[in-house]
Amino acid sequence: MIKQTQKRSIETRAKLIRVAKEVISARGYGAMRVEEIVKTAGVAKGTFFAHFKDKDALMDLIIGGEINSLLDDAEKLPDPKGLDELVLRLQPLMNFMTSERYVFDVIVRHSGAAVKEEIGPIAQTFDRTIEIASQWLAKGNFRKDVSEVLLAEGIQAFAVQAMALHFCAINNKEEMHSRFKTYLQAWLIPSSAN
Amino acid sequence: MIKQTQKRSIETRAKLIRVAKEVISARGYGAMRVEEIVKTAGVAKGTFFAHFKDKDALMDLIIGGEINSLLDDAEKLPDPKGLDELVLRLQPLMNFMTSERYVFDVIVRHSGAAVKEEIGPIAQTFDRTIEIASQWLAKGNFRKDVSEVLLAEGIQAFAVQAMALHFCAINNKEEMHSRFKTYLQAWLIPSSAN
DNA sequence: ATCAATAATTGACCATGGTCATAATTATAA
DNA sequence: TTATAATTATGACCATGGTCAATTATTGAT
Repeated sequence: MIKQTQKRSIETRAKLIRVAKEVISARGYGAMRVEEIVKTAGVAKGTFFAHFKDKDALMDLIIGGEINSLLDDAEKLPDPKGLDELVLRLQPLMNFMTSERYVFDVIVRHSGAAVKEEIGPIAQTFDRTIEIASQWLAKGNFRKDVSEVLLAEGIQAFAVQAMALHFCAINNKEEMHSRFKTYLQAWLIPSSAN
Repeated sequence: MIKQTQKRSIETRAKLIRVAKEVISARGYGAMRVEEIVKTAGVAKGTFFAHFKDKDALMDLIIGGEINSLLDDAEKLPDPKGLDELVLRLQPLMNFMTSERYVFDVIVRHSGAAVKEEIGPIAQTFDRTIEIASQWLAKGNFRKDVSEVLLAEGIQAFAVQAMALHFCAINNKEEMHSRFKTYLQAWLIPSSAN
């Protein structure tokens, strides 16, 4: 019987991820270069691709981890009562996702998994967000004529829309969040603007 | 006085676009290579980048043109009366946008312009879609508690969501359109599922 | 301890988009 | 027509992600 993955391999993989995180926190996601990672980690280029399908796969992992950590934070806070609190809960998430154009692009690219079997970290966080949001919706004062899951999917769609528009022209974060709130008001409390 | 752009330049540009369209219709968008374009067109590589900022810029142009042509078709048809017709009008558009994963990625990347002054072809078609859709909405039996433009923006958000999910797992076009309709039902006729 | 099988690593090499100093062409003025 | 300035085109070169046959390390069995 042979151990499937050796300790050496696990260490190498961990080192690559650690170095990548260091480089990213120093210079940002968009500036991450595979060459730099392998050079700093002291391994050959091919080793990188033996551990990750491509550069995007590592990004998926690291960005997915960051999103999960932000979702943890959001879950620790009390459930949002109304619209304002709901928007507030999602604010750190959206700020991170729009911290760099490159980050947003990676997220959008991975928001839908290629195939069900290999659903990636970012795609999983999208599922998790739906779950969390639908539980919030069930407890708050929001429309009840459609399922919470459908509403949560809408929240996601509007969040993506607001974030995409954020990269236009001279929009600032403030504008992004207020636009998002406008969308959600019409989506979650349809009679409120009657 | 000196003419700003010479005839030669216009011809070269036109040739590059024509060749690119030929290559695309033969092998698809994702298979387009700059090398092949310049070789077939009989110009140097540098010439390509003298005419287009990068490969994406040419894609923006060609895909934007295609979308515009599909919007022309949609406008020729009678205004949609209800939800089903609305979904039907947008169907060719969404089919094209999801014809290739690469096409969808390019579209999403360009759906928001980098800066207002240099709003690209695809971003323009997004504006145009909002205009067309909001006019449809004004004439049809849809909710009137929020502005047509806001509703149209929502349609776009849900379309993107439905298209993104289309690339997951084994979803087919049929599923994408029915999911889109479900979203729009809740968005445009909020009381209908009461 | 040695061997065979499997896992992990290596680095030369490739694919492809993009740059830029230089050369060639074109248009205007004298 | 010739000189000059502006525009356009060139292709060697670079940056960077990704591949793969060959090499090295690890493991279980004897």
